[in-house]
Amino acid sequence: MRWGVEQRLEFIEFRLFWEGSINRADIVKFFGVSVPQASKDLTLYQERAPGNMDYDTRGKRYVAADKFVLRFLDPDPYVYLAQLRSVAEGAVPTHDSWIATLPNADVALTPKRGIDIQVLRRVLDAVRESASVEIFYQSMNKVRPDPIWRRVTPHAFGFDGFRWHARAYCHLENRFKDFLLPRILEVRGKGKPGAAGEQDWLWNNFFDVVIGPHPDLTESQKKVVAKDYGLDQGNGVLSVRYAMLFYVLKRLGLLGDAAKQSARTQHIVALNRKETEAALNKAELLI
Amino acid sequence: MRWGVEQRLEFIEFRLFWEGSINRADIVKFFGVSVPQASKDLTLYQERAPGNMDYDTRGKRYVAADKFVLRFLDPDPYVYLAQLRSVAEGAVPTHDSWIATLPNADVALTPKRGIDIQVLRRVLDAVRESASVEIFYQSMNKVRPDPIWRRVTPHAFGFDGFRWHARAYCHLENRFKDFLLPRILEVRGKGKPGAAGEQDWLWNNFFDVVIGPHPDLTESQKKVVAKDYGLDQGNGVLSVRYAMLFYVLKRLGLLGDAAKQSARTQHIVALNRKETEAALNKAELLI
DNA sequence: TGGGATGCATATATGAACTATACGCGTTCC
DNA sequence: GGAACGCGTATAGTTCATATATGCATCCCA
Repeated sequence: MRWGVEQRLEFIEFRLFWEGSINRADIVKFFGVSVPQASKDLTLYQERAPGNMDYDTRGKRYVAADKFVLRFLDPDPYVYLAQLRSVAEGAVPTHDSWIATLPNADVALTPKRGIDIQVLRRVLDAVRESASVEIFYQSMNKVRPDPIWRRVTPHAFGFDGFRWHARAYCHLENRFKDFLLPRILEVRGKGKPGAAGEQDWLWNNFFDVVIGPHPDLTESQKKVVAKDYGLDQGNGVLSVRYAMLFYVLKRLGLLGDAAKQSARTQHIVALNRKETEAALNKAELLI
Repeated sequence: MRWGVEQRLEFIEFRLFWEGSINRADIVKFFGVSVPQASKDLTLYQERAPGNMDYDTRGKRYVAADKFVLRFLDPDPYVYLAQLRSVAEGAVPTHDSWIATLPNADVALTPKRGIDIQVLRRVLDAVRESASVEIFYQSMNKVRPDPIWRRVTPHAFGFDGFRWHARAYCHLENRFKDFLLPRILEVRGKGKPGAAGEQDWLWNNFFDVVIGPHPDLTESQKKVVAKDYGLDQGNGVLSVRYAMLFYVLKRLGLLGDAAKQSARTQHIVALNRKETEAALNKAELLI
C-alpha cells in the first residue's frame, strides 16, 4: 500500500479513536484529496478494520464503535498526548496536528525560545562531522561579563525541560562543559576537533539516584507516591548521566534536603542523599 | 500539488537543511517510492528551490548549498528540536522521525508513563461532550487511603512538565480540582454535567508573576539572566493560570523564598513574592 | 590504469491512484 | 413534503508512480 494511503488510514483511525468520529470533509480538508477519494478511503478503512466504525445518520459522521480494535496506530496514550503538548506549547501549528477539536490544555512552562537557527545548524554540523567551531558565547562567569569567542567541540545535546544546551569540549578551559544554545550568539571557523565525545566521562557515565516517598507521608500516601513514580518495594532507582544530574535533581526538587521540605509539595526524597551530593560535586568539579 | 509530493519536498528540505545532505535512497526508504520517483522528486525540488543543493560526487549525495533559502519549512529551530525531544523521550519511534542521524541527546526528565488508554479516551470524550463521568480515583487524601468512585465533570488538561492531569469539577466536594491521569484507574457511567468549565475561576483567571534576576548576581550576570528569561528592563511578567500557578512556581524554584537559595543554582526570584504567595493560597484554598 | 560498483538521470510502457463530474439514495431539518 | 446535506458510486480522463532498461559519471580498488 502506498505511503499516502497508509497515512490517510492512520488519520482515520486517529480521529475515530481519539476524537470519536470522522467525516469525508475531514479527510478532504486535511489531505486535499477529492470527495470520492475520501469516500474510497473510508470504505477501505472499513475493509481493513471491520467493525471499528458505524455511520451516524444524525450527525452525518462515522463514529467509533464501542468495540474498537486499533489496526494502524500504537495503543499508546502518548500518541495523543505528545501531539497535544506540542500544539499547546506552540511547537506545532494547529493545522498540522491531527487533533481537530483541541481540548483546553495548558503546559506549566513552555520551552524558552531564542535559539538562532544558523547557530543550531552550525553546531549540529560540527557534531555530525566531529569538528570544532568557534562560538561567540555569553557566559555567566563573573570574570568575563561580555561574550567572547571560544573554540569548542560539541558532541551532544541536553534538554533540562526548559532549555537546550550543547555538551562540548571547551578548548579554552580544556574540559567538557554545557553551553546553552540561546547564549551562543554566533558560530564560525570550523576546525580540527579537541577531545571526542567518548572522552566525556560525565556524559558517558551514570549515577543511580535512589528515590523513595517522603518520610512524613502516611503509609497509604507512600503507596500512591510509589505508584506515581513507578517504584516498587517503596523505592526506585533513577539512572542519570552525571552531566544531567544537576538538572534532574533540580526538577525533582532534590537539590537540597528534600526531607526538610513539606511533604505536601515534595513527595519524594533521595534515599542515597550523601552519595548523590558527592556525585553532584563530582559532576560540578569536572564541569 | 498533491499532499504526498508536498510531504516529500518538505522531507528533502528538512534533511538538507538540518542534516546537510540527502540521497535518493533516503526518500525510497522513508516513503517507499521507487527509485525513479525519488529522482523525479529531487529534480522537482531543484526546480522549486533552485540553488539550495549541489551534488557531491564524492559522497554521492546532494548537499545543502551555502546559501540556502527555506521554501517549504518554517525557519524555526524548534521544528528540529521538537522532533529531537520527542525521539529522545521515546514518544516517537526513531523510524517515524525525519531525523536520520540522531545526535546524542538526553532529556532531564521524561514524562511519566502509566496512563490507561481507555481512561484517557473516556475522559476526552467527557470533555468533548461536556458530560460527567465516574472515575475510580486514587487520591493522596489521608482520610481516603483507598481509591473511590467519584463523579467529576472534566473540562481541560494540564501538564506540569512531568505528568498530565485533568481539570474537573468534583461532584463529591463541589469544587474544581486537578486529577492526575495515572491515578484514574477506571472510568464509567457518563452522565449529566456538574459545573461547566467557564465556572472554573482558577482555570480561567491569570495571575502575573513578576520575575527578576537573583539579587546576589553581579550586574553582568543579571543581564545574562534577563536575556535567558526574555526579561527587559531587568524584570518580566509571567501570566499564569491560578490553576497552574503551583506547578509553574515549583518548576521555576519559586515556591519558597528564592532569594535565600544560592544564586548559583537559582537564577531568578519573584519580585512580587507577597502577592504571589497570596495568589497561591487563593488557588490552594479554592482547589 | 582499467574494470566493477555505485548512484544519478532518463525513457518507455504499464498500471494504480486520483480528479472532475454526475447521479441517486437516505436522512434530517425546517 | 421539499430543500439541504452528506454519503456512495459510476464513468472518463488525468496525473502520478512503478517496473524495467539504458546510459552516464565518479569513485574505489585490484
